[in-house]
Amino acid sequence: MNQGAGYKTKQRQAILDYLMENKEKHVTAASISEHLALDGTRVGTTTIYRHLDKLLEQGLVRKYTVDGTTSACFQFTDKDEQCREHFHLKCEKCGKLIHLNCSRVKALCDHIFDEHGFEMDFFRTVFYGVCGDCRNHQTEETEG
Amino acid sequence: MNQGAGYKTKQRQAILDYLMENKEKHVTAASISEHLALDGTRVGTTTIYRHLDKLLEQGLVRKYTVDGTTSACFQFTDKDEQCREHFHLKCEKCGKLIHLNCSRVKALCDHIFDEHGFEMDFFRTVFYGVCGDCRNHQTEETEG
DNA sequence: TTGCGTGCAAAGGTTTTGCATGGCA
DNA sequence: TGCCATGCAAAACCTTTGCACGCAA
Repeated sequence: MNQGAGYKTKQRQAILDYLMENKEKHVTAASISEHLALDGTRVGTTTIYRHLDKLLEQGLVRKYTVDGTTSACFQFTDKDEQCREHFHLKCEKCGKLIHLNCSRVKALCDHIFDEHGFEMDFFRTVFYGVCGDCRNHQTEETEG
Repeated sequence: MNQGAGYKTKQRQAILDYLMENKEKHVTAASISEHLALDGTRVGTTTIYRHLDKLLEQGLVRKYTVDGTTSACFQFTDKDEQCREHFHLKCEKCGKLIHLNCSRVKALCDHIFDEHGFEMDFFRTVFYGVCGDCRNHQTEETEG
């Protein structure tokens, strides 16, 4: 019952492993490639994209674009587990992307849905701002 | 008081006019180029991107990415309206931009600042999702 | 053996950069 | 006149496609 998942190759397994190890955040084709290379499993970009496409069709990963980035983001979706609610904070200074798990966020989503009729896509929504590190550095620079 | 808006050129004006005529929806660099050409004002792609960048910095337009499309979307924002004090919800179905005044959202921002050290940028942050109207239409279509 | 999987090379599309020219103030 | 604006050409990216070879079943 592997529903057209295809052959079992080491490339496919490596990609899948990486996605599953990073369920809590999103990754890009480039970051997959990079990480796999470090692990000693070089996988061509083409292959990565092709597998991501298949996984998309099978509903095993989600694809979305994040504002401020140029490449598409992918994230494994465990069908068994309920989707994790987490937000992304993007620092406008250093570009860092923070994956924020916070129950307050879930509460806000519910509120916006109930009171404003808007169903939020919290996977895609990105909060822009300045992270703590950059605020500190900024202060130092201003003083120096 | 044009705060570094630069020279007044017909290209700049044409781009601005087009953006303002289409406040209620988003446009792409390509659609701007195309439309301006039809209006008899050919503007180079480079120039369009450069102006969009400037307008972004000045906070006169917002930039989005829309899933399923490859190019970035832009939308004019009136500065007169108090867009710095409220949040924006972008419907991924119809493209509608909703201006949301809600104390709960501000409370979340405070929380994120206090607990996570992240200072949010109200103006740039956009919540993606599906608006009530589109959810209703979706239901109708599903039913027949 | 069969046919999918793989990856190089190259194409396609969007956005950015270099540079010489053009035009506003 | 001085400096920014413009736009062509080309580069830089991300993603897809063509094609020959490799490998799982």
